[in-house]
Amino acid sequence: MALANIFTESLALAGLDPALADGLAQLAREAALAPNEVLFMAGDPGDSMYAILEGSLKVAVISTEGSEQLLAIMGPGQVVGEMALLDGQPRSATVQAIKKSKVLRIDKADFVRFADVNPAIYRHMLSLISRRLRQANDVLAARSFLPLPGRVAVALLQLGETFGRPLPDGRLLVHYKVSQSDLAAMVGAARENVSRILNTWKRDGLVSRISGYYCIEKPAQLARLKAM
Amino acid sequence: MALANIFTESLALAGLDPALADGLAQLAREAALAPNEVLFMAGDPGDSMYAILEGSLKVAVISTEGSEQLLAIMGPGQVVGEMALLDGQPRSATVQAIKKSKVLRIDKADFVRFADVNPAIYRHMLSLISRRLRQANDVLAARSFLPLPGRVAVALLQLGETFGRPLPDGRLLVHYKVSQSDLAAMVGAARENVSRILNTWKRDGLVSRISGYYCIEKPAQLARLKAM
DNA sequence: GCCGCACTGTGGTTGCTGTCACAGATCACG
DNA sequence: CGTGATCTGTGACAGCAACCACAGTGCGGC
Repeated sequence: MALANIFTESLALAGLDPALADGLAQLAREAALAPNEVLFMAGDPGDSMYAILEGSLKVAVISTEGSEQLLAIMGPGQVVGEMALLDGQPRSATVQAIKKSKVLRIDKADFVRFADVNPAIYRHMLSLISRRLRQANDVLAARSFLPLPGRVAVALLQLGETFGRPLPDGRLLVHYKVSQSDLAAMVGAARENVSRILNTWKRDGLVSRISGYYCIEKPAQLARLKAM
Repeated sequence: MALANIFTESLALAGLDPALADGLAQLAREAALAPNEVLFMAGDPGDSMYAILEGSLKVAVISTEGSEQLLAIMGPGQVVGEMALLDGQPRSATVQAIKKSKVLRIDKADFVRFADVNPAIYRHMLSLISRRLRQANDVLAARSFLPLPGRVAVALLQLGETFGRPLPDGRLLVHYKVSQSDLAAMVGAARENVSRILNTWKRDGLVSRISGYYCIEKPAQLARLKAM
């Protein structure tokens, strides 16, 4: 069936044996999420993880004052909530649907039972979470080494990697509606400053806006900001 | 033998079956590190991880300009360098011995061979790296929500958790020589400002310095800064 | 015990970035 | 095709924290 196929394919893309992905999918139950529906909140107990079939979810930490730090925006084929499943601690972040979404829910007991006889799954999860840690460290490094423009560049290029559609002439269209507030929450800055930065780039022809989507006109030039 | 025992014990503390820890130790080769010796650098290829037997190592990312962001200071019983082993990517950070240290080196091939028939090892690694990711996210959240004093408080209390010796009267002695520069590199700030902050705390009787070690006089009061 | 070197304390200045305030633009939707 | 709501652009201002400069301090080695 179609949904499980998407799951199988996307996980397979990430390097997991299709047969195993399929086996995992068998264990899962599908759930639908309305826009803005919260899947779980930081502090909740949790022993299940979710694979995204459709839509997109945001992962964020929210401060006592209410401001939020976006950790990631995830789309189809990605996995969220695996941390609580893996180490038994409470959920460390809040996950919320950005638009109407569908997810597969897999419970810890089922997962462990299946993975124990298919260690390749464990290896796959290790690789996945390791990459995530790597990314987290990169973000932290960027936060301490780069001034705001650099961080915004990093965030934009990162979005480009996840949602990017390369145009024939070397430009990269970020096919995802990001608001400036989202970008600001990702890089940990005030929205106004993100606005100013994007505008200077727009004036310099580095990025443009095409019917609501940002388009990276000169990826190489933007990438250079990452190192300075 | 003594060294393997330390390893076994410390890993066991982290929840791994002693027999398995012992099995892992069998696969490992011991190596000695001189003070300031670099175990590996960011960008190196790498397919082995290390368990610390003695001494302490620092994990850091270094910017092009030479300033460094400390990610962790690790002591006996802790594991470093597992990320490259798990996801096959180049080393993401630089690890350097702070003082004379001894480590056990375990190569990927041996590790995988052993863990494939002992999935509990995989579960243990997943739990370990998951906790690390959790911590990384916490640090990032602190970075975006807290002003400098809060971040320094977090860092100091974190050191207290790793190296702390509770004194009878509720005070906590951080039994590890941290320079202000180290603290600054942890929280991503200028050394001078860390100095100023520590001094106001000293004046307020929040912390003190006992023969080169910092001592947290009022842990609760310091912890309150984490939330504000 | 003395010297040097690394660490620590403090002032002054600069500048990035957050905050506030508000006008203009866009969009979803009836 | 209005119209309210949300998102975006821009100016003014304040404040935290970086940077520079240098004086004091203490510890380790000879």
